[in-house]
Amino acid sequence: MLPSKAIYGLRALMFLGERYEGSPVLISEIAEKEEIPKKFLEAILLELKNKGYLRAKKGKGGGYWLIKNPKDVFIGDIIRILSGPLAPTSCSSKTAFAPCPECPDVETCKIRLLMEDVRQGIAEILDNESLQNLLERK
Amino acid sequence: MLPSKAIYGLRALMFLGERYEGSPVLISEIAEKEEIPKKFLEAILLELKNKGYLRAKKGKGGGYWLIKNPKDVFIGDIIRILSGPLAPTSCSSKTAFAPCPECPDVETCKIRLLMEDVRQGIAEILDNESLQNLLERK
DNA sequence: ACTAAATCTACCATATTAGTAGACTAATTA
DNA sequence: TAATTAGTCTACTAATATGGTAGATTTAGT
Repeated sequence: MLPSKAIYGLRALMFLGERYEGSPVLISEIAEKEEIPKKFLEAILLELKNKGYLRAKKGKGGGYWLIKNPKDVFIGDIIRILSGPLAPTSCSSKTAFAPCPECPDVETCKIRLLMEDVRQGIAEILDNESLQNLLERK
Repeated sequence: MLPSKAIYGLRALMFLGERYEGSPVLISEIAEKEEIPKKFLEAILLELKNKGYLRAKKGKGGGYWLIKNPKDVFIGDIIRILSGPLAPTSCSSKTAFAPCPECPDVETCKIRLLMEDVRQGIAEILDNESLQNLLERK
């Protein structure tokens, strides 16, 4: 299951995406409008800033804003940042491969082959969904 | 990430699948050959028995065996039993729908629409993969 | 200097995961 | 019927992840 952190992060990004190229938005405004615990949101936005998606300004008139075009922000990448690899097992991850501790032999593991199919299915959807696509869904 | 429990369970089922229609297999044999903690495996096999996939016999000559044809055992169902719904969020689950606590309004939530696509992608793979298919992979 | 707003450091409670220990029950066989 | 075998049940436990909170600090604008 996707953790709250990722869901909150996506909601916040959507909020900022709708104000793309507008003025800075307060954490507290996003927190209120999206019903996200403010302190938790702080940490999430900071992480997305450190990964290069947002910028922030302190003091009066400050706040957060999106610095990438919503067309160029992919949901798969956001979820990897906020929740880790998309793959269902570490042995089936492309971006963070590691042999699963549960399997005596990674090479011959058939579960891995199946999970690689699943990972590909997930990635195909999430890596092709831009923030813009998401905002335009209905 | 898929919990160890589900991975162990799948490995054990594969082991029993290869001996389909043979004599009962000891928990301790599966535990040794598949390198699964025995006590943990006990609980997993019991669960699969209670769901109708396995039968067990106590005493000498006892053990566990698969009672469904491997063609009729679907990995999606096994994972649902051992690890819960396949969907990435509760709001996108078909088998266990519940509104996510993170979203003010499920109806209009665009994240849900995306996650429903993901859930469908996952389910399409796992619900069409039988234990037999899995055993025949290479 | 004052105030607004992000940032940093350090916690904390709860739930989940991944087990373990040990008594108990049921079936077989000598 | 007694001993043995093997699954079942109840009750813990340790470690980790999740979902936060509190409060001091830094930076920027007026």
